[in-house]
Amino acid sequence: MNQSVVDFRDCSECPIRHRAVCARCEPGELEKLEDIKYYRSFAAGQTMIWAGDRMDFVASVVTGVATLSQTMEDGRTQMVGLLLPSDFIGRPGRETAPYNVTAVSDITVCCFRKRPFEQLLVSTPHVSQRLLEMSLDELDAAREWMLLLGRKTAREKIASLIAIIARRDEGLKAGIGREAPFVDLPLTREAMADYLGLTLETVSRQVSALKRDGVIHLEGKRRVVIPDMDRLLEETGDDADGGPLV
Amino acid sequence: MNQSVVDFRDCSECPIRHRAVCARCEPGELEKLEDIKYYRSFAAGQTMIWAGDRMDFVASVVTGVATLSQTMEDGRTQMVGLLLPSDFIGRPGRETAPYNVTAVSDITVCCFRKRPFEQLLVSTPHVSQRLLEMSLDELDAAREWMLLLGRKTAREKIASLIAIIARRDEGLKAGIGREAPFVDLPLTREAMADYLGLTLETVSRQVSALKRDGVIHLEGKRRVVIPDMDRLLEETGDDADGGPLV
DNA sequence: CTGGGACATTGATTTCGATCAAGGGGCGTT
DNA sequence: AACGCCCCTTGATCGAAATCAATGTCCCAG
Repeated sequence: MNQSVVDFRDCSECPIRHRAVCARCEPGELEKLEDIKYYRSFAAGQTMIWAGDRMDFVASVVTGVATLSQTMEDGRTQMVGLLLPSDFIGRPGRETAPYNVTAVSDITVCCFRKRPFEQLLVSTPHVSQRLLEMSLDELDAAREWMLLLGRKTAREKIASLIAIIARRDEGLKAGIGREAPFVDLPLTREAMADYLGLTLETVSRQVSALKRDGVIHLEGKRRVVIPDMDRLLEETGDDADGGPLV
Repeated sequence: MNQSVVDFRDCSECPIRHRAVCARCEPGELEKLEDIKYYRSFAAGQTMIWAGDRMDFVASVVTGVATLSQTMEDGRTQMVGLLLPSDFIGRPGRETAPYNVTAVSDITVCCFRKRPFEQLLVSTPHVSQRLLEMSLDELDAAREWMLLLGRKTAREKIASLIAIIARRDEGLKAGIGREAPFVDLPLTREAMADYLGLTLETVSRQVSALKRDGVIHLEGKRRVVIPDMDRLLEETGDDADGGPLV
């Protein structure tokens, strides 16, 4: 269950150095961040933050996957974000967490104490500029998801999810050499359902249907082989060219 | 059709001075903004910006209402944002518009040429800080909408929309004295449907149902009287206390 | 006042996904 | 090996919203 303890005392060694909120920082700025940072790890399945909790830190995902979700009193749940390495958690200027944050895999995050981080936002423009950029990207992603939730069919939703995860993976795997037409879904069927606004049964059925129709192929429950990416993209309902923006 | 021409040469006269992207600016900073701004007006129904268009400006809504929407090839449309006075249009660092922007009422916007505005973002922290804050608010609103689109029933969606518009109006009308338990919907039934991920028939039916059940009362097609706000809020499915975040 | 068009309501029917229900496969623990 | 647990799949049925269709209301132009 435990992953190897990580503690990149030196930010320049950090695997997310060039994508996270610190991406634009110069050495002097990194030093300031190093002063206020600390690492925390959570086991798969653990809830890291409950909606309504007081938040005295913000953080970057270093390794692992987490979800952001909202729940209604009667238990209906909607995931509102998927946090992959380099994604940012928390909001400067807010006291309490608006969403649940749940570790989907074992996860390590790099936390910054909130007050000092807020001061850095004012004093080091490279942090606030990068945070603005990341927030705008997330806003685009959220809006793309609104189209999916509001207007796509169950089949299109599943195809879109696979395509989006494939695209994000591609970014991380870039330059690995091997042509890798597969994705390992980081989510259970239930988590996929919560993300897509479906039930887990419908997710299961539509995954089976895409498999039956040859759009995807399964290796085990979680690995999705994509024999023809263009075919998959057609199934998403998105424009062939533009596609999703993020 | 034409509204009176507005041209607040002096930003300090501007009705959205304290809420827009310029809210935090000091007099010197405002002068810089004044140098690169110009006003444009659009008639109700007009599309201000098409998705894919080259954008050489960003803007603030001064008066009127606009929508942000995405359309799939087959015509399915999802609104992804409702722009009220003081809301920001456009994204620094992006060349082309990702969404359609459509004037719902007659509207006037305060445009800033993009390149100079981007430079201001770097040089005047009060602009970029405010923009970050506004972007994070929009992100919260988008995520709240994801819950609505993914998990709420048609009835809850309608109640939520009315409640949200009521809340926003309240902000603008604050201090008017008269207790005003009504809202004028700025949207047609079809636009409401596009926002809520429903069909216009379902919108119409659910509005009628809420009226039949005494949750709301109609004066004409567009004015909604809210005899009991708590009752309406119950119908939204949201937590009684926390409610929507924005 | 009359006709036309935009917007809205209501009814009948269909359909997609939810719900209810049963069972299968993999895996770690004892 | 056997049990239990979690995750997943598949089937049968139900129901909320979509779709198809007709009608109503308001407002403006002629």
